[in-house]
Amino acid sequence: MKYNPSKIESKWQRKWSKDKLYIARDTKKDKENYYLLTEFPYPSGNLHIGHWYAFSVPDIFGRYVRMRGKNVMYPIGFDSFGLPAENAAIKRDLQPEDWTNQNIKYMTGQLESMGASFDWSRKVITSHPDYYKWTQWLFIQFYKNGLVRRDNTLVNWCPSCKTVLANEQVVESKKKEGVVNVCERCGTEVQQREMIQWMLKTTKYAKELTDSLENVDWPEATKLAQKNWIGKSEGTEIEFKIKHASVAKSKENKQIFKIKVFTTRPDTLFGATYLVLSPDHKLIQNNNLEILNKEEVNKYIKKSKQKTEQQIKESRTKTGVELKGIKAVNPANNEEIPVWIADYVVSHYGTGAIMAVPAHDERDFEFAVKQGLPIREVVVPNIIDKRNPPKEGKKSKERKNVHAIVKDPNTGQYLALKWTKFDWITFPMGGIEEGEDVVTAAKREVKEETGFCNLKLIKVLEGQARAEYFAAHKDENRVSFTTAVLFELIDNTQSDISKEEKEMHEVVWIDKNKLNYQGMTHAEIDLWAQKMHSENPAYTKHGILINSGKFNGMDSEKAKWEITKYVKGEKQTNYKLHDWIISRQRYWGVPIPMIYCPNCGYKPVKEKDLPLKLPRLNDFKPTDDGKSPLAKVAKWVKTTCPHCGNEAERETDTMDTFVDSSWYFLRYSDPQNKTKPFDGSKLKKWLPVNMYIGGAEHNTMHLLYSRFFTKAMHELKLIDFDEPFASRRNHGIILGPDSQKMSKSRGNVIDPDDLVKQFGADTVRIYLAFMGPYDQGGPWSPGAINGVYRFLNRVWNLFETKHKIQNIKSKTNSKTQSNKKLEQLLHKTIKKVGEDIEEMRFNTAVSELMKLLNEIEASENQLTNTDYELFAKIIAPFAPHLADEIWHELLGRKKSIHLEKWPKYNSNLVKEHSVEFIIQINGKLRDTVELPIDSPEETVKQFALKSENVRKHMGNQQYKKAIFVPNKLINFVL
RNA sequence: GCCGGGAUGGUGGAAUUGGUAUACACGCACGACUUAAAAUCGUGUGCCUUACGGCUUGAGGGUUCGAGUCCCUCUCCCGGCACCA
Repeated sequence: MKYNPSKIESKWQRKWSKDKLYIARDTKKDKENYYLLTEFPYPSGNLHIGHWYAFSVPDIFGRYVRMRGKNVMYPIGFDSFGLPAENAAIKRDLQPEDWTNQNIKYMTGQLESMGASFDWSRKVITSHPDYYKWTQWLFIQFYKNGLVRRDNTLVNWCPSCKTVLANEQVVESKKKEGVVNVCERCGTEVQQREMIQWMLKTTKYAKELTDSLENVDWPEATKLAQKNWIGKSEGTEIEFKIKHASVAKSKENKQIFKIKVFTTRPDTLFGATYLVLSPDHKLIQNNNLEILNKEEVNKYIKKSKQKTEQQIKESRTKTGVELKGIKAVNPANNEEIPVWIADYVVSHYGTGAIMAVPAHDERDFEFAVKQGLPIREVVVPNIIDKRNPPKEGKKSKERKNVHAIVKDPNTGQYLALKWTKFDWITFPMGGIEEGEDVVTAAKREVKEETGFCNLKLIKVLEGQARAEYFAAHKDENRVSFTTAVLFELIDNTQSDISKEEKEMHEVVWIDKNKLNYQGMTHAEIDLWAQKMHSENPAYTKHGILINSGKFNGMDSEKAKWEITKYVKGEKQTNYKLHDWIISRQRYWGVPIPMIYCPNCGYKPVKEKDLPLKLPRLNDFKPTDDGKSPLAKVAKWVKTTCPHCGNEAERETDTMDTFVDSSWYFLRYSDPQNKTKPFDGSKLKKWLPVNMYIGGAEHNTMHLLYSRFFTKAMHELKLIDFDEPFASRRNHGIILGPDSQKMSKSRGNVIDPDDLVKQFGADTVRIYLAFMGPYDQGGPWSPGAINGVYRFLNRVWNLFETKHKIQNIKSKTNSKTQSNKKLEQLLHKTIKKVGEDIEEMRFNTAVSELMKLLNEIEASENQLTNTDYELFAKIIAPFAPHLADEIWHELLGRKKSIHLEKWPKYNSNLVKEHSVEFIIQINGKLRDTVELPIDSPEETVKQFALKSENVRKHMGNQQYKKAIFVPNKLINFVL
């Protein structure tokens, strides 16, 4: 009999379903519950290969966990509200609801053909009223507890889709006019509109959302993405006094103004050379402030307000206007500095005002250069010279140094000195003498050390480097402050070099990429290399303070707090996170359950009236006026106020679909509950989710919103945990064979149904598991699936042959002798495959199974019956249909293999008794030798030196030393 | 621009803490079976070299007895963010 996947797969799928094999009961005797979750699909019409990747590979994991004795729940549902349904329905002249339900029906059949261990009894569909009733209920709970607000905001409006777009639905596109923001879906340029929108107060939990990331087992990259999105930044608020320039003349009646700025770098306060206010800073509107160029200022404010409409075209060139007639006083040194307004400072973050430190902030630097404002360096990188580290207890002397970087424009090479006594290559350098400026000093050093004297100054590199080292010839520690000067060689004219200089070093030219030559102070060279090529040399890292009064020499990290204290600043934490705008002016979503009463304002729909059903509409097309299609249905809009009973109107916006998916995983615990979103005791049995597997594209939005819902519900005492997903793993994306994203228009879509027909579901899922690291995804290679199909055929043939022989042999009553080596390999494989699955390394797990099969086939001997069963069991999570067929038909077992326990490996068999030692000479492999495990160095050395190849390579030489790594290698250094 | 992730044979990829680079699979070549093809099975397969041997993990440099793995610079690709001080 041949392996016939289509026959056995449908057979087993029916059987499993009939036996309710994967229905998760809330409790199972002696079994711990395990909640495995994958992101539920959008019912787009049909399953694509990406769905298979997202569901069938985690199913391997789920089946493994089940075999490890856990009571696994692996639920599935549909995230079925959303824009595509409307568009498709318009195109086909259907109702979004009907289109969606059709798709759900069709896709359910496809999902079943996967043979995954889904618990279909817990299915959740977000567009069904018995689900969205509770979405509305939760919204009302949030509203009653002050977590909902309604406010005017600037939103992205797509004139073609006629709705508000979330920021992530806006993408950049290169057009003739330059880079513009367009709608992700239709490519139309988005507009900025001011609209009143419903919002959830995500910002309330900014701190908790950041802090409790420490307690979850998530990929570091995902945690980081969450952190960046929330954007916590710790800094200081510092107050600057504002003085009128005219204050000296009339001391009377002049109010003292103050501006608070927020900064994360209070250590750079001495370098603040101006202040910048955002154009809508309230101080500017204060009439008591005498701004001399008020007209110019107002003009700028007006212009920058228009700019929001077309801010993209303006790109990021920094503009601004000085507020004439006033000055700010730097509290650190009482210096009077100018005050500017500029729209590179935004009003909704921090205090809407900043202190500008151009030497240490790239934006401030750019602005200062453009406006001709002073730049003062106050932090320098500190380098400890590793070749000559400063000695403890010696006093140190300060020196001012210069590095001359001379480029030959013809060759692109740089002038350097190769030192005779040391293994160094350096730039020409030296101390700056009394009364000399850096350029003169640099030129002098080049001339003295190399003779070249015709140099063109390119630029003095912004910023210095501080270095600490020990100067042996003077027996003192030195602290040098070095500036680098960049020159180009005009011609090769060279004057004579003194004898002493010639003895010390040789003049060489080196390539740009050889700048890191051994012996140079790497950190300094790196710094210069960076500055040479950077348009913006602001030094934004930490270092040692200079030009900062009594704080000179202090580490900048320490100085942050010291300077804050000194100017009586206050520690302050800010977040970038905004409140979540959930209003959508579209039809196919959850109606927001709010009623507007002219007397009482907005009131929530009474809970007993839920669900507030979405009516079926003949015309659900969006309109230009920014109103939801529901607004056109007078009958639906008209209602009575739940508070006073007078005539009132319903809210007509619907909710963002991310709201639906922010709590679906809770509903799975009790999906049919008619009186509550879920029963607390049932919820407790399953949540938080043990393992959540999904796409990296949800690193920020979906995961953050779900976490927000969890935090909020926790605070409202609806649930007793505050993080929804204990573990999270990401899967990659399957691309088309052309390495492009799969899409119908590109014609590179892989249809899983075809593959299943041709190879069977088991082959498809194993191939997906095998093709690469699960979190990486990658392009679909059309041919390679054959290999997996062959593998499963060979597995089938192996068991079938065995079955036949067994039948013959049982008559002759002979016993099969097991092969020790094979048995060892089997147990090693059991161990490795288990470990690999636990760490989602499905690709290597599959390759281990293949290796084992290769060995079994190559061996003369047979495995015992028990060993055959073990092999079948470890294949079961990967090829569930095939394994059950083998178990049942060829091994003669009655119950499903999926009720079996994952085998325990025999640790004696897994243990190694001998090791192949690597023999190296100068780090190169010359031979290997097999010796008992834990052989001592002497033994290994003895055997190694006997090797012919080793003797050949060693010749007559004696080795200088031997490096021995236990159970690994021996390396002879000649 | 900033923040992540990545680059290993013709292809997908493997390689505990730095310790035999290229496991496993695809493809290809040759052979067996066949009238023939497919399927299947067997053998070979990083590059250079007749060989001895040498070279090789995007490029260059460094640390080390030893680097795909650690450090620095650069290039390219993918994802995220967008003036958040």
